[in-house]
Amino acid sequence: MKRLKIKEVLTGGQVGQQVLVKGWVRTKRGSKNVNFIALNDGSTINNLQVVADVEKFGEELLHNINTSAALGITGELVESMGSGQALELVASEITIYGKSDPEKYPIQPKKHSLEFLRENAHLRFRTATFSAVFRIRHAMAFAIHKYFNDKGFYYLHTPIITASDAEGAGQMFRVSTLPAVEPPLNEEGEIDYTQDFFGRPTNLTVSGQLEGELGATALGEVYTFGPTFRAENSNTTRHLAEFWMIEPEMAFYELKDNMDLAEDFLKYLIRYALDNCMDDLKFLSNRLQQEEKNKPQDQRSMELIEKLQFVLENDFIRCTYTEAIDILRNSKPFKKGKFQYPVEWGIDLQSEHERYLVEKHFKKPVILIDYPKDIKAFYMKQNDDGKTVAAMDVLFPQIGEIIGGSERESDYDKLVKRMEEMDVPTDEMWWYLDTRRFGTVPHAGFGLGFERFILFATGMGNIRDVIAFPRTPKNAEF
RNA sequence: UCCCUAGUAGCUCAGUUGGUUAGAGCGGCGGACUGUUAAUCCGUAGGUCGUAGGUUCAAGUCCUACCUGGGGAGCCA
Repeated sequence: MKRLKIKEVLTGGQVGQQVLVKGWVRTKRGSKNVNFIALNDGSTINNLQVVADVEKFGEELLHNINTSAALGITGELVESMGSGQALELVASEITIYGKSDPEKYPIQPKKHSLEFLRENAHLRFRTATFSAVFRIRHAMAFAIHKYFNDKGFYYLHTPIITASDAEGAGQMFRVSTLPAVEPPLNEEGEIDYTQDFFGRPTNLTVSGQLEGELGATALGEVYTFGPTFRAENSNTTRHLAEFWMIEPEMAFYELKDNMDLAEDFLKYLIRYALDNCMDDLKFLSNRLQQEEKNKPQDQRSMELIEKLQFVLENDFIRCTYTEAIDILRNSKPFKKGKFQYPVEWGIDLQSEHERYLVEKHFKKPVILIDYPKDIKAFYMKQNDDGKTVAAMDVLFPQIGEIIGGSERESDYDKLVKRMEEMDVPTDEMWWYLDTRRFGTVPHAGFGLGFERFILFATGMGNIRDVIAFPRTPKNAEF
């Protein structure tokens, strides 16, 4: 008999149908005559209730059916006598693929803290919460490729190992095959990288953007979607040492086109989640509602699905940096001295400022543009005012900066001058500058932190809970 | 990296101004009972109190250092 996924059984199964299902036991409830097994195979958040007659299968077999044991079950679908489900499976044959010792299996049929499950990240997929998160994560990854493919973008694979450290996006992880103890030294007493694998210092990438620009200025519209590495000692709920980033880069796009794309893209993903992941979203939403009950009234946040719909239905606010500074300086917290950090033109906005703008003032996602050039990267297009650059940051409630992007400086002379001002080595970047020497065009792009977006889409609070195997300072288990 | 906070049973926690043999609920195990829904009821096992020092007649409790988790900040996506 062909095995059916539990999702297929629950959505399309007919009473009287003979089926074969395979999966893992979520819970078993025993009694004298009959056992109830909640079986889950990962295809859906919902379990299939299996009814096993004690006399038919015997105590010994049923004794080995514990939480997380792997089973194959053949039987007939019947209308359920219980109230929790419409259909259930009356077992006629049970195969135990793998037992699960209940005294040793760490995940119990009870609520666990996310911290505990993080320490058992190898098994947390077997919980309802994490299976939901990772199904949604998959759906979002798929939707990202679909979105760009449908729009005629090409998926460009930029390198993981790079010799460029010019972007200054953060501390990098060194890639080397030289011995860690007593590496070869040159005449100056420094490590001799000419003897290293690549004959020069190399690192794990912090961004595929610069290479993305090379692709965009020939293929037109490209995007990258790959792992990115930052060796920053960041210990927060929003940072990982290894995370995934989506970086579209488009020729002939100016800042406004870039903003339009970013907003349309985010809304597409949210719509895709609402259309395709509703069971999982409902589960996560209920879970969050339970947690919210323990919080004081004023700290409660909007219900998850409502929040997703809200973002979908409202235009993002577009606001210049200069306007944002005015708003902040006229705000109550500023006048009452509640902000910890100063607010004046030229400073980089702090979390507290961004949160005020997004959560208190506009109460919608905000795209901030035209930042002072001194707080942004060298490659951003310099505006005519001589003070600002065509940068854009998309700010989301709770998460903060979810997208950072800009129109790029396409003028060779302006770019070189800016690089020199900011001590970016122009000689090492000859290949990048060639895009401006040969057929340069206005172009723009942005980077979306995949995990930060998944935080928003799932309502989870810690970035370590939306990536399967989180890499953070002092933690590379599994 | 900085500030705050926590580490006691498999999990979530309680443990008074330092004072006998460190507790509960859940989970596990055994039994009873029942078409059950995180079942219910009865019973039972299970702990070097994060690690290393120190103070004291006496430390889960006080002090110091370190490790790890959580929250916030910085850096950023």
